Amino acid sequence: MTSSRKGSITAFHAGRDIATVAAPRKESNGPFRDSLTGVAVAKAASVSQSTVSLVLSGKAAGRVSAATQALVEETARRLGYQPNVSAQMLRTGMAKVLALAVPNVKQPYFGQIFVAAELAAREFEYSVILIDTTTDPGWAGRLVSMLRSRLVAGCIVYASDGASEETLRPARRQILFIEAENPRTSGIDLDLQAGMRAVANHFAALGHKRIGYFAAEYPKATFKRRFRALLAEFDRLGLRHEPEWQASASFELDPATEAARRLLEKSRFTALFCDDDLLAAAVYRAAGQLGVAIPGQLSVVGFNDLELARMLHPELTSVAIPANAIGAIAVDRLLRQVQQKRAAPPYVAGLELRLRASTAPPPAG
Amino acid sequence: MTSSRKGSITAFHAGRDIATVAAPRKESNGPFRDSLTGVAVAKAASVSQSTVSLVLSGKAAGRVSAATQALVEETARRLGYQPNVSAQMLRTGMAKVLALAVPNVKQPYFGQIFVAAELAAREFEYSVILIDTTTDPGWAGRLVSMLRSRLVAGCIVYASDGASEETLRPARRQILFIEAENPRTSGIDLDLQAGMRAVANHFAALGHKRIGYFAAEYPKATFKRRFRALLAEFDRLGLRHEPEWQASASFELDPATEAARRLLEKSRFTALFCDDDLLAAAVYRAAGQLGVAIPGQLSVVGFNDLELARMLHPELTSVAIPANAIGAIAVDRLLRQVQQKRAAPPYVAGLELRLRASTAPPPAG
DNA sequence: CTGAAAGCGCTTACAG
DNA sequence: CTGAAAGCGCTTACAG
Repeated sequence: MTSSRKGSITAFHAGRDIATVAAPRKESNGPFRDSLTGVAVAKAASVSQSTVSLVLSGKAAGRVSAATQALVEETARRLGYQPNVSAQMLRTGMAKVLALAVPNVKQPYFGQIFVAAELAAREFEYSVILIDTTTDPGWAGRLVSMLRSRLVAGCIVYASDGASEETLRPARRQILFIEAENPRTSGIDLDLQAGMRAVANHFAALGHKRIGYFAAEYPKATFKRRFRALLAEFDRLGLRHEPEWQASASFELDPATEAARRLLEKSRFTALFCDDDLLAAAVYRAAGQLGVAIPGQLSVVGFNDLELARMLHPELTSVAIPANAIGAIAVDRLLRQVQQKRAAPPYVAGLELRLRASTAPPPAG
Repeated sequence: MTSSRKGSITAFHAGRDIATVAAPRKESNGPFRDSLTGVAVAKAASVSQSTVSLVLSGKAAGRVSAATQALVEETARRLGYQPNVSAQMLRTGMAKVLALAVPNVKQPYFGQIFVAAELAAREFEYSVILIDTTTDPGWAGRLVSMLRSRLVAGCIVYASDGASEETLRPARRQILFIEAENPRTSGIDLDLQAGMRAVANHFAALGHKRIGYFAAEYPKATFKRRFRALLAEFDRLGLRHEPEWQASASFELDPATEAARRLLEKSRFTALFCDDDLLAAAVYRAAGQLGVAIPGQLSVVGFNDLELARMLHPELTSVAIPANAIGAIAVDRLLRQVQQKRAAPPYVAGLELRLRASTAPPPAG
């Protein structure tokens, strides 16, 4: 029975193991057993609890005299009073907490998104919790629970797949999607077309005619779209593209290097686009193993413009995503959406191709 | 007045801007205005609210008949009931949320720590929020507020400095420190001595006599200790060390590269230890600019063993930290500490020197 | 085995 | 301008 509950009830449900130990005894209610309540402050200041609440929540203007306000504030400060957030939440029905669900917290790109979101959220006195969708298979269900149980007011979901979008449907009003599987679901998307146009134009301008594609092996729509967008640009430029110039790999370095090596061994292309800078790093390793010179024999372009791009040698030309703007805009839109109960029109983030030393004209001949 | 409050009251306090919009009107209490309560389930199942609570919190054994339990569970599932966490928290006095405060969420190492902690916390049905101590100057005060206001049951603080340790003192029972400024404060520490011994022995075995030190320019005790530990090992081995073989830099790539370049230009050493792999990456860049061959003319060792270490060319020899174990142990100890109100003896994590291609014997002559 | 009732600490009409 | 009171949705003795 316990196990059957684990699926249906949120992860925050009480009553197991350690939770039992933590359960309050009559005389205590947690580590701060002598924790201050609003009544205590009221008593100390000789006012009512209502007055304390009004003053400390900033709703006292024109309702409480300046003298009383000062007294209450001073008393609260002196005693070190902090309102109990659970009680506030219970009363107001809303936690000031947002969630951010990303495919992989370890990837620096998502770290950037998180920091930007957290910064924006803090302005509204919200905080942000992180969900790693890779390490947590039941994340979508848990997220719906958290939303339902009011633990979290809303969530930003980065790069969802079709299945989780389905699970998340009942809570979609509290969710802002970025680069969703279904483009109409996305509240924020990347201007992949423009980004890929810049890539294709850059390759073409250098004189490349045969351009390979090293794809990410993840079931995320964004990668499929990148591929289609680049192919469309090739068509536009009259460049042909062969399936054998393609390979795919996960972001794990060794398998990715192996895949890159196989691709380079049969390579008849002079330039290679990679779905992610991490894949480009694998290409560098493979090229090193095979003695293929970058950019002399092979031009490489990455995606994301991680700091890594400039740590590689030669420094990597890459498509930059405005992570800071995306994080901030996401929070802004999510908050509006949760409160006004209607979504704003989707936002399309521009991409910028940052030219560095990994691209050059194709080898002569 | 509002601004004075911002300092003293937690970031989760209600009553500003958007919060006002979000405040409940009489007939609604949040986005799920028709959200289910325990009474609704009780009514639907024709039992009392007590019974519902008992069953769904897994405390029904021997108190509620199997039939009633089944009925309640079925009804709750059918209705999609999720207990309101705020009410649970208010009642039990404890949120099942932990915080993890790290210097920089963007650094992959801290991403690893986070994922490990989140995984361990989930086993106890806790969740983890992240605090970036770099982007949030008032983090220590805010953390104390969060602890005080019961939003968070406990916190793991990675690499605190002296000032914040002071601010955090009142809440120290709910905090587990990793690599703290004050070593007696640390619940988890690294075995820097053994790690540095391995580094020194490795250099010495290769025949290096002049070994430089590229230090992190952060006010964290861990870096000072790394330095002292390595110097002690040099002494033990009878190797001398000159101040001019030292430099320091932040983790920002361009300034770090610049600092590395200046160090290499006046270099009279044949090997270089770096406080972090990110600094080693900067050394690689500088070496590339100056035409210094690694490892032919200069051996390099990093610290952390990020995935980056294997993306650099040649692959970087680095001191690995057991991030997964540290994250998991930290959660375990924190939970014990919060509940049993006494700390376990400190845990010392072992380090492992991973040998790769960036170290070799010094150049002849 | 089950239910009625108290109470966690707040916020907010409402009455003065 | 201030206070008494209701109630948010739970959990948990306590009484049957």
